[in-house]
Amino acid sequence: MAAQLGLVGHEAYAAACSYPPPAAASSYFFPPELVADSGGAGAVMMEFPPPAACTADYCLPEIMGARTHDYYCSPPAPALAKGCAAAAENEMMNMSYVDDGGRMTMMGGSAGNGGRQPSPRIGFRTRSEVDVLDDGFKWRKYGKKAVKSSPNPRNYYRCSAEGCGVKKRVERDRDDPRYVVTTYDGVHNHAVPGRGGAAQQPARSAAPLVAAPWSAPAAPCDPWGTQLHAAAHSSESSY
DNA sequence: CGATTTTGACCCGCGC
DNA sequence: GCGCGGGTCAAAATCG
Repeated sequence: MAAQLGLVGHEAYAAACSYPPPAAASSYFFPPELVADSGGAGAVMMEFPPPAACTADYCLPEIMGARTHDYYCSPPAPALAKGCAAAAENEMMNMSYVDDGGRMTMMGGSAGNGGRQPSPRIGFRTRSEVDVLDDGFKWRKYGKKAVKSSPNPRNYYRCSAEGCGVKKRVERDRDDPRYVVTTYDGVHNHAVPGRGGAAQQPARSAAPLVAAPWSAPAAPCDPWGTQLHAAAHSSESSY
């Protein structure tokens, strides 16, 4: 899907916005309980360095407030066709942190994880024309299901990395099909694919900075830098 | 040829 | 206990 999509996610974000490789300024902050597998509903905060060429409206890095639910931020990893013009279409992303109960924008979760291991969930509601928001990781689709709660089918993806059980669900917003609801379920236990060997560190170092919930503790201080490299190989063909 | 997507079937939890 | 709904599996098809 999204076959014709050239660049998506971080990659596109970078390409479209002349986004400089994130330096020390870029970082994600997540509470240990969220990064680890405890699934606690803690504060979520992210920081993004201001992209060079985009309008403040769109690319201005928002720091998500630490509210219980219903976070808001500018799109950290929007699915873009290409260019800032396209980016503008994704001008807004609502990010909702889903506590382990699984409620938020998606209402499924009856089976899902409900009752199994408590894995962190993060949900995004993103205005986008493409369904899959690339986050730098390689996802493999393993299912598609029409759900009652929505006229739009829900797609199920699993991280391609061996041993990584992170999943994500993608579906169009039932109320407004222009929005894509993406739910990440779990935490990656590996670095963003694409970087051969050297950069691979034991995923869970004591690094204070970790990647976003949809990425993971893998690339502590330079999540995007890693992803940008990775995206150059993986995203385009994948989505 | 390998990786990924598609799609129907199956499984499981939950509510009635 | 049964039916429903959601999530996952797995074989076949497709694509690069």
